[in-house]
Amino acid sequence: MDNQGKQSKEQQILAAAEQEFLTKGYDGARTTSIAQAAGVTHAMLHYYFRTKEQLFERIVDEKFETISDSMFAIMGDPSLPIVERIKGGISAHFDFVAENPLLPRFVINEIISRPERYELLHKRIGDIIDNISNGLQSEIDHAAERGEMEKMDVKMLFISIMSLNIFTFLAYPFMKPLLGELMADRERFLAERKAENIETILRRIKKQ
Amino acid sequence: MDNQGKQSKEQQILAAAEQEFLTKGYDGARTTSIAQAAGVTHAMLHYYFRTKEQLFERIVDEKFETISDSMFAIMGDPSLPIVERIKGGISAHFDFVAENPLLPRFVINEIISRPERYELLHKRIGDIIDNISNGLQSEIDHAAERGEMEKMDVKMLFISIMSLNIFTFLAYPFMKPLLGELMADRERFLAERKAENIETILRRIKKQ
DNA sequence: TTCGAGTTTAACAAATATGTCTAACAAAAA
DNA sequence: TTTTTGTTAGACATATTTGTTAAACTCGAA
Repeated sequence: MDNQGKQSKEQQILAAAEQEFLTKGYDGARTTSIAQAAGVTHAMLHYYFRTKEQLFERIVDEKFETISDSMFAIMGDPSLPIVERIKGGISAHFDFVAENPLLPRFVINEIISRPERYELLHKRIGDIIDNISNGLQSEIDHAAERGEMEKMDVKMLFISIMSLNIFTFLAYPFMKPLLGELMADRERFLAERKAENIETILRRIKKQ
Repeated sequence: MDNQGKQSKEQQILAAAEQEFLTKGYDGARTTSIAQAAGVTHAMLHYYFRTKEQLFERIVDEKFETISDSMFAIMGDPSLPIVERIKGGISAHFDFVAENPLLPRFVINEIISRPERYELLHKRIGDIIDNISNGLQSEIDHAAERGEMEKMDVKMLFISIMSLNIFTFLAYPFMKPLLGELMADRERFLAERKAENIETILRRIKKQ
């Protein structure tokens, strides 16, 4: 109970901090507000994490890990035929973003406002991109030679997939009141968007 | 010189405020920093705009006007055949966002963090969407009946266009170091993205 | 039981940000 | 010239926010 309670306090602060930073950003977040949401005095927050900055770093590290995973999801299952593989990759990535709808905005904001911090992230993401560029690109090239799909730059393909999947969640609060009765239900709208994104990309890579 | 100088001070503050708010957001912006960038004392900022909030409102109003214009641009030239019209709409919208690359992030952030303020915007954008849904949708339906293009929900089409065009600029700081030598030149990358987005949407609406 | 490490609280300190006030100043009107 | 209106700078006030400190408490181990 004590050790679990100790872990728990720290975890409570982390959970409250995650929520606050993801919704309000670094500048909008308040350490007192985080402490209050976590049910501890604000001195406790400083006791465990020293400064707001260090607490933020903890959240950032955790979230960048998640981002790496999401990019990996786009790669799809290498044992499937290429078109099925891409289809599965889009679907998995869409689901990933649906599970973490606040994440893209957070990452975009933090990278734009503090570009200097992220050499590490760039290195890690860069490795993933290189994997993709090497492995998947040659597979696409071979499939294209066999006439199974259109020849295509894999980086461009990935940007398009991320655009379609991520923007849906970035702009959802903006679009929601404009969609009309048909789309008022979030689940239904997301299902239709997912299908639409898959359709759009599959047509893009279809040999014609 | 005097009257023009007076106008100029207010304009200087507005220009500095626009830059500060667009890059740092409301919470990150500092009135003293805005005043300094404008070359005036911070008392002047309060003299002209009373509060940070009111100064911010001025910028928001102006930027929402721009957003409305950008959505209108997607509609394209009604005198063109439908496929050409859509192609032109994508291109015009892409150029619009390229001219205002910081705007999407600003709007998304403000809407997420202060949803209550934007009934007015929603009404205005809602009218634009209705125009589109009525006018363009029926034109698309007719073209589809004539076999000129695929039958398609115009709202879904617009979301896809906005996704592809806007995300490019939202994520550019993130992607830039990952693109490799080929894309290192911003102008070249944007030209290729624009062509790719047009190709993607045209294939989506092409009758097959 | 007493010792001590780790935990917790409340009070305090310092910095920063927004906003106000007064007095000086400039330019145009009376 | 005097008055009036609007502009500007500097000092001041207030509130908020982050961060510190010292003392008290908890609980297991010696």
